[in-house]
Order: sequence, then structure tokens, then C-alpha cells
Amino acid sequence: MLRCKSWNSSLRVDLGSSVCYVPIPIPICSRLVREWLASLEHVLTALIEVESIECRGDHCRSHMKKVFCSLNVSVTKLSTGRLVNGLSCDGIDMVIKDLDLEPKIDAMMRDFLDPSRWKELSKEKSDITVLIVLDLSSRVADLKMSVMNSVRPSNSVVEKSLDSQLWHACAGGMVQMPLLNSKVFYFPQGHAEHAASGKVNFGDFPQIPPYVLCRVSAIKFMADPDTDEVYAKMGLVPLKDHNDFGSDDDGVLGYGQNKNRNVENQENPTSFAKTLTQSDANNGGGFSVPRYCAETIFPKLDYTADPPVQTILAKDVHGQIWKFRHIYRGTPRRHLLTTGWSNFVNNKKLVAGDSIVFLRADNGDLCVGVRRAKRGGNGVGGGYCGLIREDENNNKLSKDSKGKFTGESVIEAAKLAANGKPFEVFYYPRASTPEFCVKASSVKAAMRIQWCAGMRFKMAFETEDSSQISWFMGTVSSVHASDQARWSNSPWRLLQVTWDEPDLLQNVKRVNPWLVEMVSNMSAVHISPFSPPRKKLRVPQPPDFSPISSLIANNNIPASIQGARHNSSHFGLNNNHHPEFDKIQNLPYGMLNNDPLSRVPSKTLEPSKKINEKEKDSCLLTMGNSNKNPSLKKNEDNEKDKRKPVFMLFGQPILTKQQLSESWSGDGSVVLQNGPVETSSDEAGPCSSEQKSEFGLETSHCKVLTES
Amino acid sequence: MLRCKSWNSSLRVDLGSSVCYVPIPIPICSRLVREWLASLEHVLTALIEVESIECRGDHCRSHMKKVFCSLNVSVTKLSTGRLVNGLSCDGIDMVIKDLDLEPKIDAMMRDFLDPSRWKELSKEKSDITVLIVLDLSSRVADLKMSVMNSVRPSNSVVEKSLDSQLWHACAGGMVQMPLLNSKVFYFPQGHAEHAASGKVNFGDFPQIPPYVLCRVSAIKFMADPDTDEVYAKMGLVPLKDHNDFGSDDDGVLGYGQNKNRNVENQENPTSFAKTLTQSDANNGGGFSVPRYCAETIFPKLDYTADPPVQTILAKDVHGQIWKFRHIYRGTPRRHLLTTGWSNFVNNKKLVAGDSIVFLRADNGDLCVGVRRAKRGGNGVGGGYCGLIREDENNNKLSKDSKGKFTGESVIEAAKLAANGKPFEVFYYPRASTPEFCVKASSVKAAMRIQWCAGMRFKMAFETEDSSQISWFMGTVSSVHASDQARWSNSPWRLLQVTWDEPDLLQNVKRVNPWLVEMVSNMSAVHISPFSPPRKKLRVPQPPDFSPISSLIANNNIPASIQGARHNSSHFGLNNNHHPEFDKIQNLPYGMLNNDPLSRVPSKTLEPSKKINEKEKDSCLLTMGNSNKNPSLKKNEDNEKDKRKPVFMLFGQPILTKQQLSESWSGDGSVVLQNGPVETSSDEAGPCSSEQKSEFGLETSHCKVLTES
DNA sequence: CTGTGGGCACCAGGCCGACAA
DNA sequence: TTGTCGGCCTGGTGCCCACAG
Repeated sequence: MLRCKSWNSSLRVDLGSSVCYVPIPIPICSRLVREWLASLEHVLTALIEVESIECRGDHCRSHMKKVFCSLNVSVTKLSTGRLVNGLSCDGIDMVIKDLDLEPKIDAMMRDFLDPSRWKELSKEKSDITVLIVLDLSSRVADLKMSVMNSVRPSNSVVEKSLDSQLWHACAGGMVQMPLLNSKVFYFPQGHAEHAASGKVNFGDFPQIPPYVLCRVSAIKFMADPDTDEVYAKMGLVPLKDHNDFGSDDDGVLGYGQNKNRNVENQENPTSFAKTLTQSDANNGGGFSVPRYCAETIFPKLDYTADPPVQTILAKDVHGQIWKFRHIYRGTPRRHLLTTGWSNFVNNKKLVAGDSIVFLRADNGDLCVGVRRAKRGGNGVGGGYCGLIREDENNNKLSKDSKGKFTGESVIEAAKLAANGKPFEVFYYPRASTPEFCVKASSVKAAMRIQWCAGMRFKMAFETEDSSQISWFMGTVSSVHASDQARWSNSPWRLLQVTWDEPDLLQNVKRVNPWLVEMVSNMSAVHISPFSPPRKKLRVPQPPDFSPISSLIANNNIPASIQGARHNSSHFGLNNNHHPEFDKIQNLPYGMLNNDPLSRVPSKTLEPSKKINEKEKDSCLLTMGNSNKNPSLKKNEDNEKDKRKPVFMLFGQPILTKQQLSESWSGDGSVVLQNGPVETSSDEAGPCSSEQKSEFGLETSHCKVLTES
Repeated sequence: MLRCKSWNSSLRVDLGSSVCYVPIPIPICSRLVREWLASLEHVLTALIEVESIECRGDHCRSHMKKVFCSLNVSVTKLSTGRLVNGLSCDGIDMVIKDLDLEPKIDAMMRDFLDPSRWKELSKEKSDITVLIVLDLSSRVADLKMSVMNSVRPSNSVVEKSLDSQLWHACAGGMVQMPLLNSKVFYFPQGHAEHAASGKVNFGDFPQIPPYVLCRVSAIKFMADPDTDEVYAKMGLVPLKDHNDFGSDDDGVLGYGQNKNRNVENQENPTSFAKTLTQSDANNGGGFSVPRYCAETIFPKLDYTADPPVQTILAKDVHGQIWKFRHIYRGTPRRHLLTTGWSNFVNNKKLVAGDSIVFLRADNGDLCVGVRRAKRGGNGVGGGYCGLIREDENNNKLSKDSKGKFTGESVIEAAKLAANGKPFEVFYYPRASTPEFCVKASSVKAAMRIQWCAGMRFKMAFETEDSSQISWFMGTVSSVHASDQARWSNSPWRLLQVTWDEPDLLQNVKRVNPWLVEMVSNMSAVHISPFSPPRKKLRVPQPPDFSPISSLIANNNIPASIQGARHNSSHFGLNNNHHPEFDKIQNLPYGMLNNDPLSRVPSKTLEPSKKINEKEKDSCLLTMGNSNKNPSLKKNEDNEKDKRKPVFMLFGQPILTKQQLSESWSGDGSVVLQNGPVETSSDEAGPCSSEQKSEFGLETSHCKVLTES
């Protein structure tokens, strides 16, 4: 038994030490071994206790790197719950041994290579030990890479839903994922932007509606095995009637939009994000830990030691455990991660500008996540993001051939949605497109607002380093469907806006109503509390639309039929209701109203009122910021129904006759039918959905707020 | 202009120095760059003259590795002839500059990225200069690998025929490639062994004959871009009549088999092969150059210098140029390759036991090739090789999806051959299966021999390190088709043999007649002149055939019809002619005789005579060794027709009536029809080939030799 | 003549405090 | 409080000779 003090820089092992994530170098020819590793998926990304190290060969110095060394290890803690397909073995302590990867592996290893054998072994919870024979040749780096590729399971195999807290921490503070069984509106347009850069031709599918109310039947929080990019897979079931909605916890209007926003660092103090500095990302250096992070997230350090030092173990999104040396030293004293950090940076391919997230999970585990800065583009500029997404997609396709990112996949999902059939979507929160599955209550609340040109609003954006959220002020310049030809009644990107700081938000020309909050002009100064105004932003990157105002001039709506009561004429835009409503009942298939709740009486549409400055001030929305008020925040989760009855939708919505007579609309073309329809039966279409009816319930939000 | 003395171990560049093969690390996100590199194919694997080095960034020490450095280079000599598809630009000096690979490459590089632009530029032979921006981050190794993969063209793209001399040097001394336009016999059985481990089911294709006479219409010497393994792509045109044979230079029988064997180191003294020692392959060390190699292959060293040192530039099979420091030092003095050697070893992934070939080409270029030792098997043992071949094949398939190594590809080729249509085959000389396209004259000469059990022979094998060739003695134990059920008339692996040293050649149980030379028992001692007898061998690895003797007992031939004149009864095997010849004329499609030259008269088959020991001695073949006789060798190329008229096939074959009445045969089932056939016209089948007719001309070789 | 091993120098990686923002 | 830098130590790489087969 010969002790090798140091044999490989990536694999520094001493007897009795415990090592994390041993990337096992495999001899080139051992195809079988690689396949075996792949079949085991994550089993090797485990905490490994080194029992003995043996060096074979005649000499251990000059040819040490060619000697086959035997590393006898105990896998003391499996860091991931999966051994083989479908088998969960979380928490199994296991030891693997007597596995010889030498060239003559074939005969003696076939037994071990059989995944079913592994499955059985783990069922019995018997201890197994692996004698891992490492080829410490000069090609270790190469081999390590190829093995890591092999070990890393493809997306199609691993669908484990990872820790929701870590997922959200990586996703960033802007992301709001709907709850399981909650209602969302699915927007095919948004899906197309997200998954196919908007380059989806819906023209051949006239039955696809602009939005479909769905129940979230499943949601899996996942992460790309190569890039660690978090994404979610959502199962959606189009809703035919409200009986599907037993577990809906989404009955309160008006709160959804910003309820969980800004949770990071405030409502969820157990996580901390830091953007890597040059020194952090520099290969030779360590990681400078902000004091707040070290004191609130990391395990308590024994400051009586000199120097105070400890080992940090942090789990990443894949369940891999990373080991860091945490030391408190220097003058003045500061917290640093030294040993292990460089390895992490290299493995995750981090560069300055990327962010790292430390999170203390509810079970006490320390987790580490990664948020990559947008490469090759300075935040706001470029309009690249869609393209980059598609490129990644193409690579992905060749790997798992799932087709998540093609126009076809969007069409397929949208067709299923239109037909009332369950479907699946993938959502990448780090992509710079707005969420296309939006909490129904948020949409409803937003659409209940009488949007009109001239309105002042604020909208939240992530700063480029993803560490902060900034609010930007803007003015609604126009209200009309973003694609009037195809989706004339779609609220998607309904608002055309101008920004108070247009240079920073050049590419953000149209926004979704549920992403903005109306504000008074006077509050502009103090709504951006923690961000210097010029900080670079991460904003949704809409594909460049051609100017839509020109389309308006050429659309089918005669100018003569436009009313004038609340004419926002100073923008030259028309946001009035359409007086000849019946003439444009060209609602797409599946949009007919068969929801008893929404059978509001037919009435003559009353044009919305022009909102003057005074009214706007009185309409200032504070609900999105309500969680900044500690006294309110405490009770709102449990008592929001009672506390804000004015926003209730289900139960007894408070609706005045006046409110019922109003409807939201954009310009003339964006008018939703909200009169009673000779109700088609359920057989009229598999998805005679209630989207319109939901919007039909809208009230003037300003008015309600005034009442309360 | 800041000088970076050393910035990266794989890229050590000083001003004014010339570097070879700069693997360019590319920032991760630069997909466009990678595509561009791929489109340029080999352009970057060139001799590069460093003009200037610039380091940008605030500091050049601690963050040097993150700083983008600009390397201003001149590509002084393009090492490969291809820039873009179809464009040959050998010898173009070109300089590339002003190419910025920074993140914002897209806009400014699109022009450069256009392959057609490069095509034009190279047409004009204008000087271009590239400012190559290198991301010297810690991920250089990773990136280098990915870029190398990108740069390396796939097989499907590059079909450049590489230097024949280097190809043959890498292929080894055993390999005999047919000449362009020469005649070969194509053996589907051999093809199946070579390309699909023999696991090809020909059962559904009864029209496929066991051999097809072909003209070699094309031959390309190629090398695997990943492994450097040499292989050849051959175009074959089945021959319908001898008029196709205008340029046939293969008219002399009896010489072909060993004419070009042992050329390396003897007839071709400008190449030298050495098997790498541990020290050679060891990462820390250099390469110990044998004196002979240094003095005969390498450029002349100036021994007056102290120490004598020079730079060696050697081109590999891909045309890449490798640079080595050649020094003559130490006590006692010896030749060493130092700087550059380690890089070569790592890049080629060489290990001890692999061989390296240095060759001085006719044009004076120094070339370097690689011959890998068989991994994972000790030479003779295992029977792996076929399997390994197939595994490599599967990998290959996923890469170029060419299907060179499937049973289907063999079936396809064999069907085309059977139908007289041109086809293509790939031959990997380092695979351990016999050549399946064999010089026609060799086959004819071999089949003219009256093979019979008990005959003594020798056969050449390569030693495991590929450096030498050893001759092994054996005895023919049985003569019958290797697969009597399907290929009853195939000469492929006709001879079942026993070896004088059976332990070394356990898996070689059946051999092709044209690969062996008959010898007398007495010459056994001195025919293995330059190899210790126990040196490990590299031998063809036939798939394990089940014992064929049992098949014989169950075949369709009644025992009663077997003659007994030359009964080699001491082996219990029957090598007599079939007296009821007409009953087994079940020749496969395409085997009918329509060759006027071969329309030998029908006659009663005379059973072959038993060869007693005395006769065998008199039959000793010396033709195969004739080139060892300097006086003979000098003239044989030009005058072989005249010098050995007894072996002529075309022209005026010397055939006595007795000779014509004889035919070669193995056991009863391996009888070729050589009587006149009611000749089918050409329409009888596209490939009514003359294979049988060729063999129909056979004479008793023993007899002919006795006459001369 | 050449294979092998130890000596040794160089350098990239990595940990440190100093210093300043 | 923490980002950046130079100092400095260390281990790995690679060139050298000695020695021996």
C-alpha cells in the first residue's frame, strides 16, 4: 500500500479525507465504463470517504502519471436521489467496491454494469464498495471532460424537480411561478416569443386563441445539466368550467401581480446573491464573501480560532456538493473562500459578471446557485436574446431531441390548448422574455384597469447583474393589440409605452399590462429605493415590431364608428370602446362564453372615461408594494380575502352596475365581447373557455380603489 | 505593446518566433467563430509567425489570464491544401489579420465569416492578416478541445488523399495496397470480417458470389481526423470482360504475393519506425531518437555547435506541422527530441507501445506518423479486434453517419459487385483482418497451387509493436471452404492450419492461401531472420468459427461419391476432386463462365495426387522470396513476364494437357466448375464474371515448377 | 547506444496581507 | 467593508545528466 501524497491537481486525496465530487477519469477505451457511469446518472457526484490509496507500478515518481492507481472509496452520502431510472434512493448510505476498470473489465464488469443489478443492490441497502481504478495519465483533463459529459444525464432522463427555493433564487427576483393547481392564462404569443423568438407562424391555425385559461396541473423545477440554467416544465390543463377549480387558491384579485416580488433578500433572508468581481472570477484568487452573506447564510464561524476557518459544503442545483474553505483573515478582517473556489469557478465556467447565489434551505442545507450574466450583449441593447435562446435550443435539440424550442412545439402546445387538451410548456426564467403563463388573477386585475394613453406607470426590471430590481417610470403612449392582424383581441403586450429614461429601455416598446403598476407622477422619485438609476438592466427583449401605429391606420375598423368620450387625443390614439360592438364579434374559436359566473348582462358599452391627472393620483396603486408595509404583510397571506374584499372575484364580487357596464379595451380593435352570448353548449368546442368571461367581470380598478 | 513572455503553457509565444499548430482558444459564446473555424477547416493548423503580442487590460499579472490578448500573426505557410470546400490553395502564403473575436464579433465579422469571401481572398492570393484575440482564461484546455473538434473536419468533408509513402509507413510493412487500375478480387466474406466482425447475414442474397474480379478505379489514402488511423477508400469496378483491362499491369502470376512485402526499412530506407518506450511516452520526458533515425531521416545536425541542436518540423498525416527541438547531448552523446515532443504525445494521445514513424518523403519533407498498439488485448489473444472495430464504428457512425461499418454497407457493396456495378469500400490496414481486395494475380497464383493437407508453409505476421515482421511455420491441416453452407466455392480462408508454435497463434485457424508460402520442412530454421520467435505478433483475428469439420459431416455431399486417389487420410479430411461434378453445379449467380480465355475444354476431373514428403520438397516455392535474391530482384519488375513464363496467365499461358485437366480443390465441396459451360450471354447477368475462369486456368503448381 | 531515474529550474496556481476605494 | 495588487510559497512540468544494461 503506497501512499500518493498528491497525484492529480483535480483530485487531491489523502487517506481518511472526504472529498466532494470526484470526477472520475476513465481510460479512453472503456466505453463500457462510460456507459455504465451514464446509467448510474448522478451516483458518482457524491461525498466520498477515502479509505485507502494504492499505487501500482514499479516506480511512483517519474511515471506516476502513467501508473494505474487504485482509490478505495466509500460513498458515504448519496447526494442525489436517483441511481437508475425511476428509482429513488435518497439518503441511502452506500459503499461501492471491487470494481475494476482495467482494460479487461468486460468480463468481470458485465455484472456490475447491469443497471438492474444496481437497482436491486440499492433496494437491499446493502453496502457496496467500488475500487475505482484511475488512469492518471496526462489525458486526465480530457477524460474528465468526456466522463463528465457522460455522467451528466440528459434532460430527457432526469426530470427531478429540484429544490424550489434554490430554483427561485437562481431564477431571480423577478420570476413569479404560478402555484400548482392555480389558474393561469397561457399566451401563445408569449410562448412563441419565449421559445422561438416570436418567429412562429400562427396564420395557418386560426383556431388558436390569443389566451387560454388553464389550470397548472404540474410544475417541475429543473436545471440544465450543462449550464445550470434553471427552467420549469409546466403541465397545463385548459379549463372548461369552474368545477375544475376546486383547489384554486387564486381567488383574490389585485394581489397576484406583485405579491411575491422582491422576495429575495427581503422576505427570504436566507439567500444572498453576489455578482462576481474580476478578483472573484480570477483563477488565482479566492472569493471575497460579503460579510452579510458569511454571517447570515454560512455556518457560524468559530472566531476564537486563529485564523477562524471552516469547511463550507454547498449543494448545487444538481445536488452536487461543492466544498470550500471559508477563512476569516486579512487586515482588515474579511471573509474569503479559498480552496475549492477555483475548482468551482472552472467547473461552472464562471466569469466576472456572473452571479452566485448562496441559500440556506429550510432543511438547513447550504445551497449554491449560479446566474449567468448575459454574454455578448450589454443588457438592454441588442435584441439578441431571442436568437441566443434559439441557438442554445438547436444544440439542445441535437442532444435530447425534445424540440422544446421550435415554432412547431409552440404550435403544438397552442393547438392542444385550443382544443382543451392538456399540454406541456417549458419556461426559462433567465430568458429575457415575459412569462407567458401568467397568474389569472394578475391578468384579470390588470385588464380590469381602464388602460388609456397618458397613464403613468412604473415597471420593475432586474439590474444586469441580477442582484437588484429597479423600477422605471413610463407613460402609456398607446393601447392596442401588438399584432392586430392576427391577435386583434389579445392583451399580450397591449401597452405601447414611452419611458422616462428611454435610452436605457430602448427595446422595450410594448409591455404587458399585468407587469406595470399605475402610479402618480409625483411618486416617481421614491419608488426606486435601492438602485442607482443608471444601473444596467435586464429587461424583456421583445422582437422588434414594426411600428404598429401605421397598422392602425390600415386596419379594418372604420374611423367613423369610434366614439369620443374619453379621447386621449393628445397622443392621437384611440382607446375608446367600440360602439358597434356586435360587428366585430369575430372571436376566435374557443373564446365563446359558457361560464355561468361570467354571464354578465348585456349592456351598451360605455366608453371609458378619460383619466385626468387628478384621477390618476387617486388611482395610485399601492397593492404591489403592500408587502413593504410590515403591518400589512403579516396577515395578508391568510386574511387577504377578508382584508381586501373589494378585489374578490369568486365568492361575492363587489360590482356596481356602473362597474359591470364598463369593460376594458385597448384601441378600437382590442375589444372583447362581454355581452351575453347565446351560450354555446360545452359541445360547441372542447375549449369553450371562459377567458372572455373572466375579463368580462372586470371593474374599473380606479373606482373600486376609491371606494375602499 | 506589452510583451507577454509566457501566457499559456500550450501557447508559448515570443516575438518573432514561429509556432506550429496554434490551437486557438475561443470564448465560449462565440458560436459564430467556431463555425467559422470549422468552415476554414485546416487553415489554422499552420506555421504561424508571431509579429506582435499585445496585452489589453489594466494589469498584466494577476488577471493576465483573463485579459484578452491580441496575437498578431502571419500564417506563413499553409500546411494543408484546403481552405474551403473544393478549393485547393496549396502553398499559398497568407497572412490573416484584423479579425476581432471579441464578444461583439457578430456585426464586424459576418463579412469575414463568409466562406466565399475567403475563397475569393485566397484566389487573389492577397495577404490577409488576422488579429487573433485569445481568451486566455482558465478554460483554455476545455476550449482548445472544443475548437480542435470544430476545426477538425469530418471525414465526409475532407477526402484528400494523403501522401502515399506516409500512409504506407503508418499502415505497416504487411500492407499491400493494389495499384490503381489493377485487378483485384473482392471477397464479400472478407469485407464482412473487416467491416462488421463477420456478422453479416448473406443468406438473403443468394446472388452474391464469394469473389468478384474488379478493377481498382480509384484509391484514396486517408486518415481518421481524430485518431490518425490510416485507411483507404477504394473504388472498384466489377469486370465483365478482359477488354476492361487495358492498363492492367498485373499480368504476371506468381510474383504478386510478396513482391512489395518488407519494403519498409529495406526498400524504403527513408522511413524509420520506433515503438515508444515508457520514457518516450512519459509526459515529463523527451523522445530518445535512435541514432539511425537521426542520421538518416532527420536533417543534418551541425555537430560543431555545443550542444548541437536544431528544430525539426514534421508533417503528420493531416498535413499539420509539428515542431520539435532536436538536441544531441548527454554522456554518452545521444539524440533527443525535447521541446514539442510532450505536446505531440499529448495531442496524439500516445502511450508506451505505440509506434511513431518518421519518414523523409520524396519531396524532402519530413513526415511523422503514428501506429497505435492494439490496446486492451495482448496481440494474439482475445479475438477482440473485430468487436473493437465495430465499437469504433458505432462512434464513427454517430459522427459522419456514413455507415462504413455496418453489415448493411457490406451487403450493399456486395450486391453492387454482384450486379456488376461500381462500388466503394473502406479498408483499414491497422484492423486485424486480412485484406479483402486482393491483387488478382496473387489469388490466381495461390489457387493454382494444389493445396492439400500436410503441406508445410510459412506466413508473415507483424510483431505487436509493428516494428518487425516475423514468419511463422505451419502445416495445412485441411482444405475446404470456411463456410461451406453459404460459400461452398469460396477460397476465402480456404486453408485450415496448425502452427508450429500454436500458443502464439491460437486464433489463427484458417488462412487465405495467398497469404502463405509453401516451404520445405528443412527451411524452418532460417526463414525468420530478424525476429526472436516469441515476439508478440499482430495477426489477423478471425471471428471464431465453429468447428467446420462437423459441418462437413452434415453437408449435402454423399460420402459415396468421394474419390480416393490422393487421400490425405491421416488428417481425416478429404481433399479429392468430386467425381460427380455435374451434380453440384449450384454455382451462385454471376459465376458462369463467359470469358473466352477461360473456356477450357470440359474434361473428366482427375483427382489430385497425394503429395508425399518427397514431392512436397520438390514443390518448395521460392517465388515469394525471389526479391531476397538481389540478382533476381533487379530485373523482375520489367522482365518478370519473360523471366517466369511458366507463371503467365495472359498472353500465352504454358499449359500442358495434363495441367488443363487438373483443377484445384479443397475437400469435396470446394470444387469449382472448370468445364465449358453453355456460355451464357452477357445478358445472363450484369456480372457474369470470370472469377471461376481465372481459377479454371490453374495448373498444378508443383508440376510447373518441376518443369522449369 | 539508449532506457530509466533523480536533480533541478521554471512557472502557473494559489494563499496571503497591504492598501485603497 | 471589500476589490485589487504584489509577495511568496508550492507542486507539477520539463530539461538535464548519470548510470546501467
